Amino acid sequence: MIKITLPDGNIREYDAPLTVLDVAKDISEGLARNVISASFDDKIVETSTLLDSDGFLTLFTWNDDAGKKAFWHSSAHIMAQALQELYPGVKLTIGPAIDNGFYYDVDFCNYSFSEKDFQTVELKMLDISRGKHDFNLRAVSKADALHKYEKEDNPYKLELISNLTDGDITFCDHDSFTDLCRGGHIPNTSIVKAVKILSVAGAYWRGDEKKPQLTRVYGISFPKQKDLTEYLELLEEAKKRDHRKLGKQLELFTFSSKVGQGLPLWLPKGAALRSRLEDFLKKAQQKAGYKMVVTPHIGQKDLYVTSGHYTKYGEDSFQPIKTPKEDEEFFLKPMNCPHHCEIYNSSSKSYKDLPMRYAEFGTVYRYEQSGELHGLTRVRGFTQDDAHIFCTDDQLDQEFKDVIDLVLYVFGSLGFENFTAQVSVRDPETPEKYIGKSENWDKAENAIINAARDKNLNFVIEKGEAAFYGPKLDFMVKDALGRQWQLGTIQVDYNLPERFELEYKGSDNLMHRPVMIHRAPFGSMERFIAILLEHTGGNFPLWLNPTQAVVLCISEKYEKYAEKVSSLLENDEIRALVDNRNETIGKKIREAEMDKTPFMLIVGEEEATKGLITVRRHGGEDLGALKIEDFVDLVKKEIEATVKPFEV
RNA sequence: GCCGAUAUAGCUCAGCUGGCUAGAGCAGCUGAUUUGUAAUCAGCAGGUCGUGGGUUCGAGUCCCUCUAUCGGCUCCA
Repeated sequence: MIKITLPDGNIREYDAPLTVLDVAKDISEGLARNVISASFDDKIVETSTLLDSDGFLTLFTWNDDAGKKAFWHSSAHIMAQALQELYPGVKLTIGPAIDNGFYYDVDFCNYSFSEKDFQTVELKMLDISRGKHDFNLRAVSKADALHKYEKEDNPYKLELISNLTDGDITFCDHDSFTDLCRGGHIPNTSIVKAVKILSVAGAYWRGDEKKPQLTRVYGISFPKQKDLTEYLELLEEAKKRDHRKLGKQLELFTFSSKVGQGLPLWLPKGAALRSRLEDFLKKAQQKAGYKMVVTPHIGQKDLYVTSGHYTKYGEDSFQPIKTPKEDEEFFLKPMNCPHHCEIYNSSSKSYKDLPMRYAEFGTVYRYEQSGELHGLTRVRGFTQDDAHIFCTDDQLDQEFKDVIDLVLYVFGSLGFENFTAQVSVRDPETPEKYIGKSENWDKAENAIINAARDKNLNFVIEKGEAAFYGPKLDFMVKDALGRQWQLGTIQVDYNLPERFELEYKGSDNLMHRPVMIHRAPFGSMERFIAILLEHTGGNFPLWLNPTQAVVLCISEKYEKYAEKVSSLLENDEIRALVDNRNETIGKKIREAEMDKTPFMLIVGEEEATKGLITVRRHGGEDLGALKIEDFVDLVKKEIEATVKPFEV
């Protein structure tokens, strides 16, 4: 007797061992048709797996993430077969499913695989799919597994197998193709009805820069052609929200190859947006007890030798600035912390002075590798909304939590609801990457985890993602294409206070070392605005929009009235422009719509005589003819609803 | 930095396998029009085809260098 427990708690009993698919059939024919993967006691199994013991069974269809994983992983097998048949001699390595599709890393030897090959591969894959070949997982001995890949002269698979234990090794067969695989497949190839090869890229074997570079082929597949079409349309839509495109279109920022790559130039509208964001944060920080400081853009080499940054980054960073005087070297500042440490050191501190919170919109320069640059999200010159909090050990917890509140306030005011909190800790395997005492690291890591817990953050812990001087709590947000970016960050640091010999006199009349918190709610102005652009598609929250309204004259005759309207709005701190060009109202509306101006205020004869404005909202909603004060009221209410003052 | 791709007017793009003075729309300028909810009409002007070199009778088109950009990898203080 075998007892199979289903997710709803239902228990089914069977006399003899049976396959996953048999259980599905027993539940319903419809389910059996749709089930493509399953887990048994939380381990992914095949639908053909024979269940011969009691356990907990979950069935997955295309609608489950696990179902999609199995579907895409199986598609990777099909692609591998296609590649092997089309390009004999290619060496396969690994081919997992990812969030959106799958990839396979292959060594094409001397062949240069590129976009021109995509269609051939797609057609071949569909050809294989139509063959309705079953996926069969079978156990192989380590010796047999090694033998297969020795014959194929595939060093990658040999390396993988050599790290596996004999008895745990399985191969997956379908059609004439066999691959080393631990399982998790759909029943057969025919379920894959639509495939698209999306891109090709270089990827290092095992993610190691020093190892050979393979070709990574990205693809996606679906059970219906319609799903693929929809997915491709989604991608097209996402491209329209690309901050690089919107930044150009809305005249926020630009780049110049003469100025240099990765060095953004902020145009007037972008600069206005930026300073508005800065003012917003400054206000909140003032309430939270921060003091603004200003520091220079360069610092002596010795500053960074003291901080430890020089040994860590000196070589691959911007080179020192030479001065007429010998032996004098300056660096463009890549971070603000050492400067702030010296501000702390400028006077003696008592425990009564702490916490000290120094804030600065500090522009820093980092020599990022050219291939890493990406619009405004990864640049070589950027401004951090930086602050450093110096506090006692006892104050650390509370200070850390207060910073979390500030970050959440910033995110909330700008409509970022879907973020991931990530606690970045050391990688215990590579202690040489970090400086400082292990006990201090333990203290810092615990402080972060406790604070994150107390604040009910939904967080993940990532090993090896810490900064070299301390662990971090990062707030990650996705861009239009689903790529994760770190925005807000809070870091606990016991190291710099030690290196800069920071001290305060305690109530016991002895000298003590403060703890330091690095924090930046936006992260950087550049990256934050980039992600904000992608999230809003350029339709910024009203309070932030550079232009909140545009007054559109029906004809040049009403220019005077339009100017009057705009100056009345200005009195109430509403940012409005006047469009008095000799153009039709239709054209002016079209352009205001394309500029994503929130409100269009139309003035003609009727409005001018009655002292009204006809209000059209971005997107087309007609709010009718309003009194100016009523419009002011409407705008104020809308702003108050999105951005509330920061409460300490 | 590495792999692959791309670069034509301010913007978006056309220019087939190398062959007359490189085209279009939008934006700009000039003129007409004085307009009621997503493009009024006409005219003008605007590019040494990213850079430097090469192949060729002839290069926007083929090859190489460099620069920048895009998709990844690596990196991200």
